[in-house]
Amino acid sequence: MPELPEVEVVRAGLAPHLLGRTIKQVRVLHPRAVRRHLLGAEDFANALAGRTFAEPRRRGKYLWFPFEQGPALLAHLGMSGQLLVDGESPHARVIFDLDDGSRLVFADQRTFGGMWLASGRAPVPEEISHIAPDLFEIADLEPLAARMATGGRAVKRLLLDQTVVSGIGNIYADEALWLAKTHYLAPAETLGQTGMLAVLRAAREVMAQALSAGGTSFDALYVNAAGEPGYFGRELAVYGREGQPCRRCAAAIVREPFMGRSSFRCPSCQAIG
DNA sequence: ACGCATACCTGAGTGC
DNA sequence: TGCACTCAGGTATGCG
Repeated sequence: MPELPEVEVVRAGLAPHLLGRTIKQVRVLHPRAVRRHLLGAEDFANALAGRTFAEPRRRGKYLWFPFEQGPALLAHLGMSGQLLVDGESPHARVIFDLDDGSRLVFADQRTFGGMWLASGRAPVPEEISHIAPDLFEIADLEPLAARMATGGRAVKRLLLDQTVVSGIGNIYADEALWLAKTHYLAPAETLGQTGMLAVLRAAREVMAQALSAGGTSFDALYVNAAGEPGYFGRELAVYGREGQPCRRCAAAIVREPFMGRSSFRCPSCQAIG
């Protein structure tokens, strides 16, 4: 389940391989992988042949690949997507044959991810204009914290809402809330700008640590462009640790259903209210 | 505007 | 051993 740090590791790993490389041929092995390209797999493949890669970019969990000419290639890894240089995978969905003989492989076991072509050459493609800037793009978090600290929505719902702030998924949301000693159900307005700012700073800190460690390998599906798993130097505090002791106070971590998934928290450090 | 549910997907894990 | 079932979750969509 790649979130912002893992996607950034992929982007940074691909950049030196792709910059200046020209696509010779595109092979779509699984049409579902390009379902968001409404003109179809054949158009997708034909439109990309002959294009030369510029610097890959990212916002939140979305990647896009601008070219020297024409609209950018958009990509989302979904739950299990991988972008591999010269990789082998039983779940290869799209293969890009490049002019130096190497291959870019989009593999995706669960096929929640996908690739498609942007409609224009806007700096940030229109297709992802609804995605908010992420915590690595925003220099000053205070205005965002002020905007978020209103209304009665649960703070975790806001963190996961990619139109509010992007890049945070279930794992880093729980890790950030633990670091900020905040209950995931706390209504936004009860945190105040100060409390919300603390949560955002915690999220940025946790993700920055993960990024510097090369991403979190919470399961075998996440690998970088060379096919290597991530390594999270700082161990996870709460995610997946139901029943195990809180690293601050030793209380047993609890797991609770929220938004159709699991939330993990320390019942003592992150009490309600 | 918000909250909630559902669809999409497959491999791993669990229980019988 | 095998079968049925549950779980994992990011995004888009639709309903109340």
